[in-house]
Amino acid sequence: MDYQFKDIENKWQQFWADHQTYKADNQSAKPKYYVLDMFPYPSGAGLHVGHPLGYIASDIFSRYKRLKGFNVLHPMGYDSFGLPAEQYAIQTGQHPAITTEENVNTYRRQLDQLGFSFDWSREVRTSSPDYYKWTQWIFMQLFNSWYNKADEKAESIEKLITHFAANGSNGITAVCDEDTLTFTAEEWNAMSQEAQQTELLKYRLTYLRESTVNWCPALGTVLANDEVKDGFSERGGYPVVQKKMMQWSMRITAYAERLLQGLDTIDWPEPLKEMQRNWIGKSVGASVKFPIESHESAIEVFTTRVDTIFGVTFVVLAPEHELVTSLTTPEQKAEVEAYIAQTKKKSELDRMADTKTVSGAFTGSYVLNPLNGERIQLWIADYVLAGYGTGAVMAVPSGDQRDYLFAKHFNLPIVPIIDTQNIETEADPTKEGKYINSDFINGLTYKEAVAAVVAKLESIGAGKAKINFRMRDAIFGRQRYWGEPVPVYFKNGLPYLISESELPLLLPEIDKYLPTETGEPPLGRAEGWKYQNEHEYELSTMPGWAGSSWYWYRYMDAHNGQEFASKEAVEYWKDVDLYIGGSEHATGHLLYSRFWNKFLKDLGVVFEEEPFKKLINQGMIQGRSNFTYRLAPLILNVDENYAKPEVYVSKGVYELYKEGDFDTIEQIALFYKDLLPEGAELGEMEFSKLHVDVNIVNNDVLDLAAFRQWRSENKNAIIILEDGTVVYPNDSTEQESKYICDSEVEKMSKSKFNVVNPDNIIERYGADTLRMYEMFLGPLEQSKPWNTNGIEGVFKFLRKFWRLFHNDQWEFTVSNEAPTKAELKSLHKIIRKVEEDIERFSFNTSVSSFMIAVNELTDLKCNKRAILQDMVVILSSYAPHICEELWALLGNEAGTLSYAAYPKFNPDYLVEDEFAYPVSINGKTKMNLSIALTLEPKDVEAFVLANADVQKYLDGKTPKKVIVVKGRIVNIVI
RNA sequence: GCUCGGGUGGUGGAACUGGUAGACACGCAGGACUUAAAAUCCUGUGAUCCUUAAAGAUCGUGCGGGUUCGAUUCCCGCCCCGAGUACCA
Repeated sequence: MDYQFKDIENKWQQFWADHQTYKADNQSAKPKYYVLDMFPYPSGAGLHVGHPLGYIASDIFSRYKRLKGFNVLHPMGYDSFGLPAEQYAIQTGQHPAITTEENVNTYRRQLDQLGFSFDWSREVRTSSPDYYKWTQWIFMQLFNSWYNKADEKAESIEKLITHFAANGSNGITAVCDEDTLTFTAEEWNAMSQEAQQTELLKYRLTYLRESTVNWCPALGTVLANDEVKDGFSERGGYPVVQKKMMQWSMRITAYAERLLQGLDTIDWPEPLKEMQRNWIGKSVGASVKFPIESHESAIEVFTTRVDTIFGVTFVVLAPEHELVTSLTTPEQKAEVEAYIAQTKKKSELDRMADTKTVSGAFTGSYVLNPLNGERIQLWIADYVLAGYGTGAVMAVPSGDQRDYLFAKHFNLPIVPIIDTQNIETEADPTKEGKYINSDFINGLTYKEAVAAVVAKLESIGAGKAKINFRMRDAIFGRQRYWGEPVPVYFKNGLPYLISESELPLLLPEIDKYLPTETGEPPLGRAEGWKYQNEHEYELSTMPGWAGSSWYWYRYMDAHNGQEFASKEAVEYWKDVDLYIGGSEHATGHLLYSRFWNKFLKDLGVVFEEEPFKKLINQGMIQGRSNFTYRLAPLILNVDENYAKPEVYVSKGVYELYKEGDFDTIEQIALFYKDLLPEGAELGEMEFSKLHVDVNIVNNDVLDLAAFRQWRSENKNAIIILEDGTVVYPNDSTEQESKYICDSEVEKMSKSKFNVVNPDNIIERYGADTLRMYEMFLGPLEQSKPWNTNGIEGVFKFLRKFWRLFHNDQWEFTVSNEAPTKAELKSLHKIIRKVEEDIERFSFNTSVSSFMIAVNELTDLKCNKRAILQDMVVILSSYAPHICEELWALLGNEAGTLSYAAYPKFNPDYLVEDEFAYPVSINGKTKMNLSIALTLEPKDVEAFVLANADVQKYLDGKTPKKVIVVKGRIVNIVI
C-alpha cells in the first residue's frame, strides 16, 4: 500500500497510549536522562504551529537518548493558574477551573496527535490541589527560614529564635530588612509574643512588607512593571497608580551572589546568562558617609569609583530621599518644593525616557568631604533614583558624564583628578594615569588609590568596601482569584502559618470573580472563609511564577501524597539534563526557579545547586502574512452610499502601477471607469493592502474560489491576474495566469490571518511530516517565519522512504541479501551524521542528511533488510509513526522500536582509496584530479604537476610554490 | 546609549578545526507519462560575459581594509536588521 499516514499515525498513537510505551521508571540499571519542556499555559486558542517547535526538538532528543540506552524522563504538564481564564470568568461567570479543564483537553488532543513520547502518567497541573498543596508547603518552609550570611545558606527560623533567646541579636549576620533591632537575650525574652513575631518577620525568607506597587483600580490588581505601559495597563488600557500596600515578598536578594556564581557552572546560552547577570546587577564599590554640616547625621552614598572622592564637587539626593525636607534651608524651600512637585508629575517612565534634560535644585545645605573636610553643596535631582543604592550619589563631574552635564548646567566646579584626564568637552572616566588634586593618593595608580582610600575611610569610620546588587526582592502576591491561596491567617495583624496537616488550603468558591466593594481581593467574597472560623485568611493569591518554580521535581514523583517528591526519586533523577524553552523567561521563571532550587537545597530536600544543567532556547516562529491589493480610488459625483466595486490586482500589476508603468496605469483607469455609474468621476487612484488568510494561499498564489467564499464582500469581486487578465465573478474558465499575493513577516496572530494550525497540516500531511518539517525549517535556536511552502519536500521524502520497502505494486518487499559497499557507506554516513547532529542540537541538518541517504539508497535500488532496518531505527526519533509501522512490517515485535539500540557506527565503511583533489592555481579551483590517498604530499605534487591540463595552465612557467594538504586540496602558486 | 544575536541565490537554509561557497529542499523553466488533469519521474537553475557548440572568463557570502598559498570562517573599522536593557552612581 501507498504511504497511508493517517491510518499509521492513529494506530501507533493508540498503541503507545494503550501500552504506556513511554512510562519511565524511577529506578533502572541504565543511566538517567531528564529532558524537560517549559510547560505551557493552556490558552483558549490552542496550539499554533510555532508552539510545538521546542517540544518536537525535545522529543527527538528523548527518543534518541532512549535508543542510546538511557532511562529517559520526558514529562509534560500545565501551568494552569493564570489571568486569561480568570478574565474569561469575569466576563462569563464560568468557573476558571472549567475553562482550564476544557483548554487542557484541547492541548492534550493536539499534543497527542504530534506523536510525543511523554510519560503522561506523571502529568502535573499547577492548579490542582494535589499539586498546589506542595507549592503552599514550600511557601511555609520559606516563611520558617532566614538566610544566614555566615554559612551562606538558609536556616530554620527556630535556630534564629534559639540564638536570640541565648545571645540576643549579637553575632547574627543575616540577609534581612534594614530596620532590625539590636537587643540582648534578656530584652528578647522580655518581648511580647507580638513584638517577637514582628521582629522575626524582618528575617523570614517570605515576609510582609509595605511596598509601592502599580495598582490598577479598574482591574482590581497589582501589575508587574512590564504589564504597565505609559501609566496604563497593557491589558485593557486602564489607568495605573502608585500605591503603598502590604505585600508578600520573597527574599531572593539573599541568594544574589549564589545566583550569580551559579551561572558559571551551567550550560546555558550566553545571552540568557548575560540577562540574568544584568538583572542581578552586582557592582563592587564602597559606601561612603558624608557628614552633614551642622547636623548630626550623614549622607551615605554608594560608589564604584571611591578613588575619585577628591573630585567630588557636589552630592545629589533623589527627590524622594527621606532627608530632603529636613535639609532644605528656608531660602531654598520654595525651589525645592517646586522641583519635587514637578518630578512627581512625571511618571516613572517619562523620567527614564527623558535623559537629555538636566534638572535639579539646591537644598541650601552642605555636606563635608570625610577625607579633607571640604564643604560640598547638597542638591536634589531626578537622575538619582531612590530605589537604587542609598538614593544618593557623590558627584564627580570630571569622571562621570551625567555629573559633568549637571555641573555645566548649574555652574558647579569640575576638578580633574587624574593627570591624563581630558575634560574639555566631556567627562573622562579613565583609570589610566596618576592622581592629582587628591591629597594623600596623589601620584598613585588606580589600584593603589582604591586600596588606600578604602583603608582610610575604614580607619575613620566614614565608609567601607561594599557590594551592591540591583536586584530587588520579588513581590509574591496578587489580588486575584485564580492562583494558589497563601497558607496564612492573621491574628492581631500578624501573619501565622496554618499547620502542615491542614494543607492544601483550598481555593474557596465565590459568587463573582471581582474585587469586593471595599476594594479587597476576590477571595474577600468567600463566605465564612476563616481560619478556625475566627481568623482572617490572607486574601491575595500567589503570583503566576509560584507553581512553575519547582514543578520539575513533582514530575519525578507526581502522585506522592506524603512529600513533594520522595527522597529516592529526587536522588535518582537529581536535575534536568536538558531544558528547552523560550528566552522570554530569562529573568522570570528561570531566575525564580534557580532561587527556589537553592532554597530547597539548603533545606536538604534536594541535592543539586542548579536545577537545569543545559538549556536551549528555541527561536520564535513568526507569522508570514499574505496580502491582496484592492483598488480604492477616490470617486466623485456619486451617492454617498455608493459601494465601490471590489477590484483586486495581482502583486506584479500593483508593482508596475507603483513604478509608474504608463500602459498599466492607463489600462486600469480605463477599465475602472467602465465599472462606474453614469456621471461618476474617477479621482486619484489608490490601493488598500489587505491581509488575506494564509490558509487560502499556496506559494503566494491565491485560491480564487476559496477567496470568494472567505468573505461575503469578495463573492462578486473582480480580479486582475498577474498578466493582466480580468476574471469576473461567474467566470469559471481556466486561466493561464494567477493571482499573486504579497507577503511580509509579522507576529503570528489571528488579526493578521497568518495563524497556521497544526491540526490542518497533520490532516493533510501527517504528524511525521510536520515534525520533520519544523526541524527542516532551520536552526532550532533561530527565529524564523513559518512558511508552509516547503513542506511538500519533506512529505515526498517520507513517501520515498516508504517506497524503499515496497515494490512497484506497493507490496512490502525486502531482501535478505548482503548489502554492497555503496549501501553500507550510505548507511554509516547517516549513522554518524545524525548522532553528531543530535548531540549538538542541529536537527535541521539531520533532515537534509536523511534526504541524501534516501536519495542514494533509491538510486542504488536498495531494499536490503540489513540496511533498511537500521535506517528505521535512526529515523524513528524524527518520524516515529512511519518507523514503528515499518519496524513491525520487518517482523519485529510491535512497540519495541522505542527501546531498540541505535546502530553502531563503523568508520571502515567510509574509508576511501582515492580522493578527487581540487586543484587550484593561485587559490582558484580549476579542476579535480583523482589521486590515491596513500600518496604522500610530495608524490601528489609530482603527480599533479605531471598532468597535461595542469601543464597547460602553467604555460611553461615553474610554480613558485605548491601547497598539498593530504586528502584536502592542492594549490599551485605561479 | 550599552550588551548580545544575525546579514550567504528568487526563498528556507548548508559548509567539520582557514581548504572545491550555494549541500538538501521549495519555487521556477523545460521534458516524459496521460485524451486531459492530478500524482510521479527526468533535466536545468548564483550573476554577468563569451561561444554554433563543447568549453571558457570575470564577479560573487552586508561594506571597506588586513593576515594567509588559500577567508563565509581569523583580525581592524563601518553599515543595516533583530532581541534584551536602560539616568545603576
